[in-house]
Amino acid sequence: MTKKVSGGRPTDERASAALKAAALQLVRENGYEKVSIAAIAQEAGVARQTLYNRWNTKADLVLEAVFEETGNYAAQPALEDGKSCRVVLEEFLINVFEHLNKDRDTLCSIIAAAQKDATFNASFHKNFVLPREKMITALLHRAQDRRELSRGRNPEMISTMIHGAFWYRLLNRGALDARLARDITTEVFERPPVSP
Amino acid sequence: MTKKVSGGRPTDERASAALKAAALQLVRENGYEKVSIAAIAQEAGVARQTLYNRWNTKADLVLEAVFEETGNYAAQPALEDGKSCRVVLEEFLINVFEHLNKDRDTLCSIIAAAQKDATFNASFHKNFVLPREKMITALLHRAQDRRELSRGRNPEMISTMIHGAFWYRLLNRGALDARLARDITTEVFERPPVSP
DNA sequence: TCATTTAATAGACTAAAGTCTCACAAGCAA
DNA sequence: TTGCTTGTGAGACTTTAGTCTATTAAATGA
Repeated sequence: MTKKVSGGRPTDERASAALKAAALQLVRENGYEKVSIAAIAQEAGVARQTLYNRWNTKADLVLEAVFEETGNYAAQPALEDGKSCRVVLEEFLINVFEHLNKDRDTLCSIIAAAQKDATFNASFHKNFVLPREKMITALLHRAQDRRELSRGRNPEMISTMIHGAFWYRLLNRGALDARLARDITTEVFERPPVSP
Repeated sequence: MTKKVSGGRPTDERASAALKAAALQLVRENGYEKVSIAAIAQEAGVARQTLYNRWNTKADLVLEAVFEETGNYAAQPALEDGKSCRVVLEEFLINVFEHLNKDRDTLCSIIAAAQKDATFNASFHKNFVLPREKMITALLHRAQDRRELSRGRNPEMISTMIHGAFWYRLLNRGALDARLARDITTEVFERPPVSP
């Protein structure tokens, strides 16, 4: 991306790594809100300005640290084995919830930070929110192809409602567990006729 | 609630009103994040401490001001005329979205504030989030009673998914319009058979 | 009237985010 | 080597949230 034009002192990658490690450790120990930027820089043994040289806000730094550490968080659900889309969706949601629960407070704070910073919001949405929304949308389209979901349904809307449901639970301190994964999946796939 | 035991200087209700009015005006003019507590107090012609005597945070004050001004925001949907629950839901959502769009940035900031303050989160959830969730849940139960929605469906889960969908849109800068209201309603009520 | 109680005002104080400056360090090219 | 460029370290500075204190104001009851 940003190509180095000529010389100049190279950025110290160890400083970046130390900052990410310090941020992750302090945030998990004390909670996102309790950790100051100065404390992260001090823990990493680096000047505050060095942190600001790499990230605009604490949120940018912590988001990068969290997602880097958790191996980009949740893999694309596998469609290629014998499982039905319904089962794949439920297992995928269970997997996502496990990761969400690990850094739950941090993720809430990151979503909060995205509300007060349009630049961070855009980058967060582009790099993390949208890709995951697309995973579910793709899975639902696949379900339609396989006749597991009616053609009359709206995969984009369902995807929004699924993600919305767990954002809502996340932000409102509700449970993110296997029960929720099952209830969502049931609501999406199980379609009893109108007259019971 | 808090009963006055005996004497003491009474709280000046005009100060409360002036603070709410100043907060609402400044927040709508400049955006929630740009308005400092000191500026609100100054605009209201009142000492900063007076504000802290009544509200714990800027979020508490602004939330009260916004919801007070908009007449508690969105009325319980009327079930008593000839409309189907489906139509009532769609109209209710359109109405809610209109209100949300008016103070959209402010509401995003309030949700953000709720993530960094457990006390405010609890009060926000109890007084504003849960009552609205219950409105939709009640409407869906009514729809089941009227056989407009299958008994096999899960009204609590659907309500969470509906609210989730527009929280997700709200927080991710998506459109909150009649189209969304229709798509949600369709997804909830229209249940084509599995084989198209 | 006077004591008591609670609110309001003004201002000091701390902690933190964010910006800025300046000296120094570490590369590059002529 | 010398200059150029860019990163780093240290610290000053501003703004704001939030807390605290002392003083004054407005009510009640004896």
